[in-house]
Amino acid sequence: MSSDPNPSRTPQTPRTSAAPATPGKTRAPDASRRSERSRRAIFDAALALVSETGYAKTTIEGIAARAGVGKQTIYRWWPSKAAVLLDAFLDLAARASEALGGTAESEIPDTGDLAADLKYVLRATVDEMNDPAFEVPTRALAAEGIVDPDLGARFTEALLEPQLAYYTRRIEAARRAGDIAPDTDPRLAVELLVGPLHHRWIHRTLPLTHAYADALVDHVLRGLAPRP
Amino acid sequence: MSSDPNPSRTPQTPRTSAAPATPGKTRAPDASRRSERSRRAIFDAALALVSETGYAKTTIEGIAARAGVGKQTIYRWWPSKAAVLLDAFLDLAARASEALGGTAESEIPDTGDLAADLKYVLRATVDEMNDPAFEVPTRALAAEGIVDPDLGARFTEALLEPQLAYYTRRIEAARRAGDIAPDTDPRLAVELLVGPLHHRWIHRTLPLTHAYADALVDHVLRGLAPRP
Amino acid sequence: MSSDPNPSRTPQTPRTSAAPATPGKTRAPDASRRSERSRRAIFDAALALVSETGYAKTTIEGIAARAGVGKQTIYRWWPSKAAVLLDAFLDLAARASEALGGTAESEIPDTGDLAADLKYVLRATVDEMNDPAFEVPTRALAAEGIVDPDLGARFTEALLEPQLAYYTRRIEAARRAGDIAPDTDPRLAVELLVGPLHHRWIHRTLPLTHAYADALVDHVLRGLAPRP
Amino acid sequence: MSSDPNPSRTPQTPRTSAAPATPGKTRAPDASRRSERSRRAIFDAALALVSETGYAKTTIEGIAARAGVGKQTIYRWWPSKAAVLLDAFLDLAARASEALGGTAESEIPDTGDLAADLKYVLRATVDEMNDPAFEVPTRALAAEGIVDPDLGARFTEALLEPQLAYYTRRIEAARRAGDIAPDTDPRLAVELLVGPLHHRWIHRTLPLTHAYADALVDHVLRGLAPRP
DNA sequence: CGGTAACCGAGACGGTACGTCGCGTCTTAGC
DNA sequence: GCTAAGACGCGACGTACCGTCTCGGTTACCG
Repeated sequence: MSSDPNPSRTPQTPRTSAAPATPGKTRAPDASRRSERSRRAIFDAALALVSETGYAKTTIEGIAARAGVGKQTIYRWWPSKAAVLLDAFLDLAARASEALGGTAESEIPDTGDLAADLKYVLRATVDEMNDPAFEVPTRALAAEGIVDPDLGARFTEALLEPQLAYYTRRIEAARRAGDIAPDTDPRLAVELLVGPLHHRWIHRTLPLTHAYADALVDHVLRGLAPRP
Repeated sequence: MSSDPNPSRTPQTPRTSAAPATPGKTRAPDASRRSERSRRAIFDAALALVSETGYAKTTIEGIAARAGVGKQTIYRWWPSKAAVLLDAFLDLAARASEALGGTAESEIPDTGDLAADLKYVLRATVDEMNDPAFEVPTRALAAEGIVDPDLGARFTEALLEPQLAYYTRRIEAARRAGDIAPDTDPRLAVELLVGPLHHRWIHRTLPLTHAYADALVDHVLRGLAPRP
Repeated sequence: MSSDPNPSRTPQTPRTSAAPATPGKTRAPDASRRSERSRRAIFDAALALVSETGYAKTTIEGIAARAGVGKQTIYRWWPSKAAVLLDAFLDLAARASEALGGTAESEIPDTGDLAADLKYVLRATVDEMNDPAFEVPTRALAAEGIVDPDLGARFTEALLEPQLAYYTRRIEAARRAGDIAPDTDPRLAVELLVGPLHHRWIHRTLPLTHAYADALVDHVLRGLAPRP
Repeated sequence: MSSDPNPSRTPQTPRTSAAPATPGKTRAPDASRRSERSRRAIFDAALALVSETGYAKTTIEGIAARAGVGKQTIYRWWPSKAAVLLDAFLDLAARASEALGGTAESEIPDTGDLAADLKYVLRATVDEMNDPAFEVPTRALAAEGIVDPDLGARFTEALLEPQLAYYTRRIEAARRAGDIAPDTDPRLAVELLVGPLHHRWIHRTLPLTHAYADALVDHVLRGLAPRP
């Protein structure tokens, strides 16, 4: 992913995806003429405004003004405020991981000690959930995704599922290594780990701590242990 | 609570709860003079509009018009659209449970078979989550609660925690009966059951089925089983 | 007028004037039970608010709050904000003239020198028109009277005509004394004096000065002079 | 002025007149992009509503709806309902005079007979004052101008003074022709003619007739006659 | 190499809803 | 039965943004 030279992940044509010349409503804009400068400015403005004033108070007009961009330039390329923010966030994440390291990105380590490996990433996830810089936009996107199925699908597909896939691969490896019962459903196992964490984060019921992450791993692994 | 026939009676004073004379912005209205008729009409209108047109398209103006009520009557008693809907939903739930049965309300049954009991309620929860009548407003409230901490706290306190408490009590009973390991943390156990379910519901990753509920219970209980 | 012991000039029954028991809409209130205390407080509050914040920003709710009076107490006795202010102003004028002197009140003096007498009162009128304490409410009432014929009639009848009558009587006396042409129309003469003054005051075209008052008298009297 | 075919062309910038970059509240809109279509529709709607339902019952919201225009389009270009009506009325007058005749517009005729000329225009003024089509908006503007100095100044400047100027010029001509005393103050003379007329109109004391106009001219001219 | 067809900044436009203010009516307690 | 108090249905206020629509200007391709 970090090897992808194209920074414009998905050109996000507002209307269709396949048809090259839509005879429909408003014809698709010419992505090759798109101003990269504006695109970046919009992302920066969107992220800044969301973290400064919150998602609800962030407006497309505000983003346009802050980015020094015409409103139409936003409406031309994105269908909604949430879509702008999602792309901005994706761009942020892409740049962050690109800055971090070359290839492995954020694959879960496999030291052979499954519990330790899971605790390591779950603790990192906890830290991220407690980091305000990530929290505000993530909450906003999650909230919007709950209500707007389309956006939710994009959110899930672009952010959530890739992350879950790391867990799935590590669980698979553990199963092959015999660390957990061979009839384990990896997907369910992943959800057992991630679900409770998200539950606490979303509903703010109890504080998210490293200790909680550890306890979670312990309990889940006990249930997955291979039976004699 | 099950003895209180109307848990949402609290008149929901917009400002403070304790201070009798708020020196703040606009002093609190006189709750004793409140029109019960308007309150009910507002709840009905809010729920109807949300389920008909969705939360985002529901407006306070629309609720007022539908309820045959002045806008100010809504703004006098609630601080936001979400707060109206929360109270409306609480009122609905209260009336529903009141209509059902006096005492037991929705305590989890204790047949002695922990797995069966849990599967029973988890299946019911799955059904509820798939019921559009409940889904739309619940999603809306959850989404709003994610972004608005105050509302989220009210949501959690009034809807989520009471529900979790049922699980907690059943788990406690199971622990006393020796069905699960004595050092089990009941709270964590509950979250292991509920977290994955919510995760699927919120992110719409995979369908919510009875089979999933059963598998969840099996996996979790295996981890909680008393060790020899 | 100052000999009238009844301070409540006109009880201002909101509906009818003659019928003692109107079977119509809202029956007339019992004026004998009326609270003099509230009436005074309302007048004071109305005048204070108008001179402080202007007529347009003065509201019935504001008057009621300032007077420590229920809104209904105002609506029971007056049909409109303008009517309240008119009565308040009349009351103020009555009290003022009562305080000043016993009988003659403000009859135009008759020293035998018509020009001097007229200049004296016209100068006094100019001073009054330039006095902010009188200007604001008078302007407000005049403005409202322009648009609202009923109120305008009351304004004219209660404030304007009595004042014009003083001029008329002095002009009549002058005619009988042979100071002006015997075929003079006194009413027109009065309007020739007062009209230009009001014109300047209302439209703020040019400043109102004593010199202007003098010049006005001179020009008008030249036209009224008895022809040889 | 009579050569300017459209005296109310000024785009009526809501804020300042000279400063090109107002540092004030909301910066001035771009007048060059203004929609002439909307401007006309607003004028038509405003005049129609005022004459149909009266000034007090005319609302900006109503004007906007009737004109098929967003409220903001009104608020962008005018500071108040009265300002809209003033411009509408000015526009109406401009179009009316434009329709009538090119050059002479409404200059007072000079037949050599001063009395006849003045009676002619004063009778015309009386007719206009009795014409409901002109009366309602004019009363409304006059009333508003009494209370609001800014609007009053605009009203005076744009409607009143130009009209008075016609009189002034005719009086000046008469003075040069020796028809009136050479030391006559033309301004005062004009006010002697117009003041009483306005007085009756504004306060509705006595009916406005041609006979009254004639009598007025006769009396005033008697005072202005050149002395032997 | 001159058209011309897009994007772009800017922002006016027709709208919808906001949250507030005040209207005039009605209800409730208190005297 | 008047009074203080104020909740109520209602209508308008003036503001904030929405998403669409021109309007020059500035590129960048194309004949």
